[in-house]
Amino acid sequence: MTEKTSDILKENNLRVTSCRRDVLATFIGKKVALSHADLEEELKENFDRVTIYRTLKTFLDSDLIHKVLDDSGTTKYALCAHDHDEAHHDHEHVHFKCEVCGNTNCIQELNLPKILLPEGYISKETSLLVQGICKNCS
Amino acid sequence: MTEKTSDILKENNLRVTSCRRDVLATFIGKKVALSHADLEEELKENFDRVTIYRTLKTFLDSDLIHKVLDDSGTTKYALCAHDHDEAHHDHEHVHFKCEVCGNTNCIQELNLPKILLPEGYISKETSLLVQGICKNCS
DNA sequence: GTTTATGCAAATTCTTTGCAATACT
DNA sequence: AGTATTGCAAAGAATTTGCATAAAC
Repeated sequence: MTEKTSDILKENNLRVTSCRRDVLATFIGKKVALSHADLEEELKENFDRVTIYRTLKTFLDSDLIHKVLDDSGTTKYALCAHDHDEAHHDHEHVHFKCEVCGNTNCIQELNLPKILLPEGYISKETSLLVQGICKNCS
Repeated sequence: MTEKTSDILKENNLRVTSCRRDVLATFIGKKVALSHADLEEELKENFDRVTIYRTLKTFLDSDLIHKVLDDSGTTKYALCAHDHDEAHHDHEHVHFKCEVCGNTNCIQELNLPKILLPEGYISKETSLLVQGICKNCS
């Protein structure tokens, strides 16, 4: 895992630091979208709150993670699927948020349906969030 | 308008107060999703910041407004479409956020395509957010 | 008259910034 | 060695809570 995270960081021209490796490892380990608070909870023994904020910003800028829409007020993030598969553009995300366990995950099985916008609108990015009850909680 | 907003409040078993009427009128007037900051800007002469927070919470609880997904960090709200039209359930929201003017509006013309979730998932609410450039800004 | 909403102050929580010390390449 | 990252302190936003006063029913 140490190697894997280091490699990912290097590929993205980021310096390899233990905070970045640990944050990345947490995203890989848990397969759900994480908020800053989730990461802080997980890593507070090791790193400062502020460093985690900066790590998230760095990862966002490098397109390593993306924001996941959420109506809870706190921003959540998830790894970008860097499969260079033309089928789903990496900017099209279908997420499912379970109202029982609170977890949000990416549903890879689903492709975003094509949306036909009214005349004059230009679409750059589309996100779909389904809220309900997940497989584990139902 | 005073009558209209009063009626809406009464229908929802809420006391009619001037703050509630003004917040409601603002939502009806501007047709875009509004954040607390937007409302505060509009109404700060008349009402306290805190009262606006509490009004938003009250309206959410009464299902008069709903949260609009947004990746900006601040929560936005919009009126619930209380048309008892079977075509769009009130639990399906399609919003468009313009990255130029920053406005988010509900696109009523669009119906959400049916999403077929994997086995075991139960859907309660679906939100689609398209980001791009709106008719006015393109 | 009773209940609920408001304003103000203050407490919390969330996020960002500055800067010296440290770690990475 | 040179540059970027971290931790700490502190500033700045965003949001919530408590309580006495005022307004709604």
